[in-house]
Amino acid sequence: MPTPDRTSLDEIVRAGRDLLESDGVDGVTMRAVADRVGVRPPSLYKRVRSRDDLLRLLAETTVADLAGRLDAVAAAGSGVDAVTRLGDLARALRSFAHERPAGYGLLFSPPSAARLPPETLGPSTAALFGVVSEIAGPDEALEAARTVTAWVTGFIAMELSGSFQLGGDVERAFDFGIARLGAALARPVAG
Amino acid sequence: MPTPDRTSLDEIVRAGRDLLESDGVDGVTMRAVADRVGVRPPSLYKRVRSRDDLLRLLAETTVADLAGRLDAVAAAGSGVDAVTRLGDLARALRSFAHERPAGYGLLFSPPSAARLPPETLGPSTAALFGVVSEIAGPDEALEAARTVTAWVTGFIAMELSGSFQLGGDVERAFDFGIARLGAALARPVAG
DNA sequence: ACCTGAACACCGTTCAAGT
DNA sequence: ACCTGAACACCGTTCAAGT
Repeated sequence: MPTPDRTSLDEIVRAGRDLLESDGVDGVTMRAVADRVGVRPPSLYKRVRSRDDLLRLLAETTVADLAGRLDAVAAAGSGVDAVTRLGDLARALRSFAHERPAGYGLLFSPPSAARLPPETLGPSTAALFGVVSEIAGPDEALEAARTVTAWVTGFIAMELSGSFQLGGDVERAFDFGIARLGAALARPVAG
Repeated sequence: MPTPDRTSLDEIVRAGRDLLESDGVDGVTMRAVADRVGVRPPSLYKRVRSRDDLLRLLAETTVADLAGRLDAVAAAGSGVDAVTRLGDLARALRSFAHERPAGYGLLFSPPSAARLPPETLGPSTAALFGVVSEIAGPDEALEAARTVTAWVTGFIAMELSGSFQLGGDVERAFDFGIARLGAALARPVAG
């Protein structure tokens, strides 16, 4: 005799997402998720292969949210110059990290097991890559994009982990970095 | 009646360090460490307050190793120009990360619980800070150091997590980043 | 067909009892 | 004074038994 469904994958993912931000990755236990959706832990395995699988699902929904945000920023900025758009994108990424630090951490410093296949991150950084290509020119687009991505993710990681302990103005350091990188990556003007 | 000591803090830390690099942070369990030093898990608590405490000890010895390495590079480079020395330091940090990725990860993307007080990382980056000050000048030393540190740690994090999936030459991207950053941070030559 | 309790193999940690 | 077995409270996960 079939039993009516008492939960759904969507509900499980939503519960996981909430726990992720409120209690960190370690707080996303099968027990805690099961409690939230009103079911016993073993039942979760009907919709999810394992805890790692659930974390991967959380990473996927997070990357989709992030890509949407960055694409919107990129679209809004058509017309303004590329270095300004680069700054807008970097700031949008940083805002996202501030709003959802645990979700951001799942994408950019994942606890090894739940790591997404690296290409999954592609969409979220496509906009960034486009602007950087425009600034640096096609020959050095890849190197320039890697430089910017390394800088912005490194900056955010330091910020989130509290590594900026020498005082000073973190906003100013961010603006400084964007300005200098923008200038440094610009392709030499063709004579 | 006293029992002769069957292990020591040193031996425990050494076992922890070995497990860290062979099995990752998650492999550093109290059981695994106890097995290695030939003792039962509860005995470890005579020398170590908790697993987190042990991880902190591992982070401390790692940061000391790293600081020694960077200081040596800085000392060896006296005389050569600052941008070259900056490259040498960045490459030394990167080599260290390649040799001991798990130890490096413990310092620069720690599993929250074992995080060192941020200022503990100071010594290891003092050399870097010095060279950057020389390049950027005192007024922007802090912002410039943050830019370089963010870039190099971000680059290494991406590399270690396999995020460079678009092909291309990672070495070239690293050299590109160093060269452009070095140029971008240089203080305008006083007229 | 989904849900559950019971069970298993792991954790970190505490503590009374041994020497 | 150090070491140990037993125990506790947690994990993730499996599975036979319920409806």
